[in-house]
Amino acid sequence: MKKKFPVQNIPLYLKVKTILLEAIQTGKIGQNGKLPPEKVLSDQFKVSRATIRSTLQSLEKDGLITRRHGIGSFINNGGLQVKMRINEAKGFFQLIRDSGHTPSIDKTVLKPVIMDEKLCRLMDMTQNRNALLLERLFWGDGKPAIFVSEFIPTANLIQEPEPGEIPHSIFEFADYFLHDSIEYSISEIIPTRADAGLRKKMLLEPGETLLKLEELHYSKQDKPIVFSIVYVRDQLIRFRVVRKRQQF
Amino acid sequence: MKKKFPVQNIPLYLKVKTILLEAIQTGKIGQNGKLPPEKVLSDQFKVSRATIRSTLQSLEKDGLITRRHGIGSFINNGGLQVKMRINEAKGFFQLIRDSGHTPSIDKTVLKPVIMDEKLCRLMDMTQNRNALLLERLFWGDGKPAIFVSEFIPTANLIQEPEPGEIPHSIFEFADYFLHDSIEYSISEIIPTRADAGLRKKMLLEPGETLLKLEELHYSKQDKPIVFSIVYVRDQLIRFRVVRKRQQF
DNA sequence: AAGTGGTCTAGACCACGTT
DNA sequence: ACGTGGTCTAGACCACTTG
Repeated sequence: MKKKFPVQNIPLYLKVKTILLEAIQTGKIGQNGKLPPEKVLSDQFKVSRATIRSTLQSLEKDGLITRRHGIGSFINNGGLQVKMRINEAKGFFQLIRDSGHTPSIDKTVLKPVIMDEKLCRLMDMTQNRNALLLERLFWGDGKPAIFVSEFIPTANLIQEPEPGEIPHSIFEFADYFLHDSIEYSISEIIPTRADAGLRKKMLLEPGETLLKLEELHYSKQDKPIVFSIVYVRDQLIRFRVVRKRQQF
Repeated sequence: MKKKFPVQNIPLYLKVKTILLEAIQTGKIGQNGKLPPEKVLSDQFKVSRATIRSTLQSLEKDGLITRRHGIGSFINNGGLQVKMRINEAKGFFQLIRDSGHTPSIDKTVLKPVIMDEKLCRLMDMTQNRNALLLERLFWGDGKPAIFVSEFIPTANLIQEPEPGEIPHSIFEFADYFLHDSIEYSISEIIPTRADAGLRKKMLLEPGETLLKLEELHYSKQDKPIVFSIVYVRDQLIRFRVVRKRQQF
């Protein structure tokens, strides 16, 4: 029999995470900046140590705590929180918000184009060279921050979007308007200077340098489905990367 | 007496990761883009399912595979082709080799300096402002590729290195000459143009853009121990990053 | 030596997507 | 109904740091 009111099934380690986080924030646990040992926590929450470790792992991934072998788990009270992890694929709207600015979008252009040969090879689209070009300027606190050109082969479209209904992020765009959603992206990181056209669009000083990202977005079926060229003003949006030493 | 170079004890799930990755890359496993079920893999490698799951989790974090509940684990071919992953902390010598060039080092300068106030705050070194400055130019195939300045507080040194015995990578340098080794680094990624001095050192064209990395290297004790400023010619060394979509 | 987090196992059951 | 990955347990032992 089908349940009439399906309950949302949240894993135990995430329930524990919510409660533990609440306890940390209200100072009920770890006032001294140190969390109790895993064994104590697992007893308190009446879960196995493996489960509490999943919880702590999740908190660590969020940058909220740091665990140290042989010492303990520690709360990261703000401090050096790296918010702009470059390996997390977020929409630019969210990116600007995370970097402490108020985002808005301007100068949206949506028009059909023919992909050039290089782009066709890159996207494995030798038959049909038609594409939509979506250009947008993202602002942060009234300053131009990011200019994006997205090339979307028309063969991948379910339907043509109306200019008024374009989502802020290309990931949501793919969810709504493409046959497949975006699973992962590969970005090349290139330092560059703006040409005259871009300088005018982004109101740049002459000689100002920009970060250029050339991004290829892949579907779940591992096919390239969207190509983006992104210009980022690093004065507003500063990318950081946490690099872990390779083990071998 | 404390061992400076204890034997590396690599966890089982990472050993399995290395073997599995090799098998994927040579096409011995998952030619159709799909990996065998976890149960099959755990039998093949003679490890528990929990261990093979740790392996797969690690591969997924690297953007090399995608796992889907109820369906299976899939290979990200795009991610496999990325050799210059910016989130892996490698020495520059290896970096140049990985990008297909033959590395060499030139113009090594090693001299004592006084850290300025900003750098002292960054490195938590208010008492002793003495440091070593290590400057080096890395070449790729006879072309200047990377120019690095490393600031090493003398308080962190076990002994002064001789100019002839400086390792290629700052990570090895820390292993040999510092009290603590480097555990992870945080890099800011900045597009820039060379000033006159740098242009001369790296034989740059006027107006050429560079990628500048400002890197703070942390010890296992989570203390900043080395600061680096790195200029990369992106014509020779192109960084790429695999970005996985955030779940929410 | 004691305390802490890291790894590993064997087994059980659940949730998701396909057939 | 079946096969897949996701969660959870209980217990064991190992590795790292500090007294």
